[in-house]
Amino acid sequence: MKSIDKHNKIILSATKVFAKKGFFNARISDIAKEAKVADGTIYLYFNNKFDILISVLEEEIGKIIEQIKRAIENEPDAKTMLEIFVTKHLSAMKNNKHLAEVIHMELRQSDRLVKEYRNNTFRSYINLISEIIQRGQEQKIFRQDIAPGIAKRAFFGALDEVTRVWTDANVTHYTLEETTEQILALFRSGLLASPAAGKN
Amino acid sequence: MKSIDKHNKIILSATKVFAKKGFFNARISDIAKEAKVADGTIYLYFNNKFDILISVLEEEIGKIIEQIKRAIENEPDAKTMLEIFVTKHLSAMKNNKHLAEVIHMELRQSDRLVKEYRNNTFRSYINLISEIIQRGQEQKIFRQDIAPGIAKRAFFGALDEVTRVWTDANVTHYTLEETTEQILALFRSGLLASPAAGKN
DNA sequence: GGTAAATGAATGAATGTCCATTCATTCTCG
DNA sequence: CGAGAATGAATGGACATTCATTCATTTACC
Repeated sequence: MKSIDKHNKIILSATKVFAKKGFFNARISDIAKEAKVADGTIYLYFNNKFDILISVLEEEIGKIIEQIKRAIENEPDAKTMLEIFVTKHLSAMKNNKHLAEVIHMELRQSDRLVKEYRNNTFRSYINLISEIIQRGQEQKIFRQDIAPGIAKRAFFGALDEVTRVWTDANVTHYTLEETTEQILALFRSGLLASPAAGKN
Repeated sequence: MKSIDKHNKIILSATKVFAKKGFFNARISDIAKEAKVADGTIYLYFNNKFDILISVLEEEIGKIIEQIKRAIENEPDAKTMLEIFVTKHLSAMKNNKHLAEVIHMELRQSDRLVKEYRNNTFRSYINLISEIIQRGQEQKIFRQDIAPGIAKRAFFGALDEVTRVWTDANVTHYTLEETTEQILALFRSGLLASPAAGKN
């Protein structure tokens, strides 16, 4: 029987290989070797190479998105929601560096199919951020003059780029906790020293 | 004589084709056709396909980096420096969408040669941001508890992601001015409404 | 000035390689 | 034993790169 195990093994191997070489430089035979199956076996589980990439994105990112959504949806306070979002996002990426790298690379493809993917599953993820911001504005704890539609991108972009260094081999200069703290500090209160107001 | 004109024409055509199809899907014949030269002519000006990509990155991004560096270096006030940086970066990307798209895609490649490029020219660009932040901290106008090494990435990531929508075909929801304002507002003072302090 | 030789930029068809995908065959296990 | 799973060698198409040839322009010489 075609096992779900083998399906997952191929997904994981593909994630690893895509992360290392990028989609176009990854050979099916690389993925097959990594998963310890024959080249042809791949095609018993996936239609083609591109289908593997989309499956990686859908299944692996999908899990993370669902997890964060659930953690957030019952939280009343927008400030806490934001904190949960940052914490979960950063730790998910830290715990799955191969996936993080695939996201960095492949989500920026100009390929039509990838763009379509981005317009669905992924869009709803980023929109989580603007929903949180709007909530905070309704609760009067976030500034009214910030446009959630711009801020959501700035926020996601910041998280994503901060994460990118973690995949850059070498040293990790900052810990997960430190990074989380810093991002939150920055987006809560900004860079300016405020002589009048107390600290956050 | 091999003309510098033709070199530039190929660079511009390649930028356009890379932006549309991505490096790996772009064919040399596409670039040649766009530049209205024969396939073989490309090889009189560049060593190989990859060399074209690196030249695009070096020459085109290089210009922008130099321009911003010069605009900033004689400015005494860190807050103004940051403003100049955002303004110049965003307008440069807005004015050269093909290039912006190539940056988004290709700078995230895992290819060794691209990484090497990123580690030189590009690194110094991002470090401009942390230098500005440090300056601001010395001048006591930026908070001391922000780590410039993290903030620089958050900042660049935000700018980069905000820019990405501009290349996503369709509608541009926000103007250049509006986006610039919002990013500055966000990074200066953050999301939190401050009951105590006056507005920025 | 005018003719002939030399130059080298430009061309694009031909080549060779690479690799996704297929499929005839073998294996596995109920 | 048989059906489905797995294999991996073979196929075919795509495309980067090469290179023999063309031809416009420049140089050399009378």
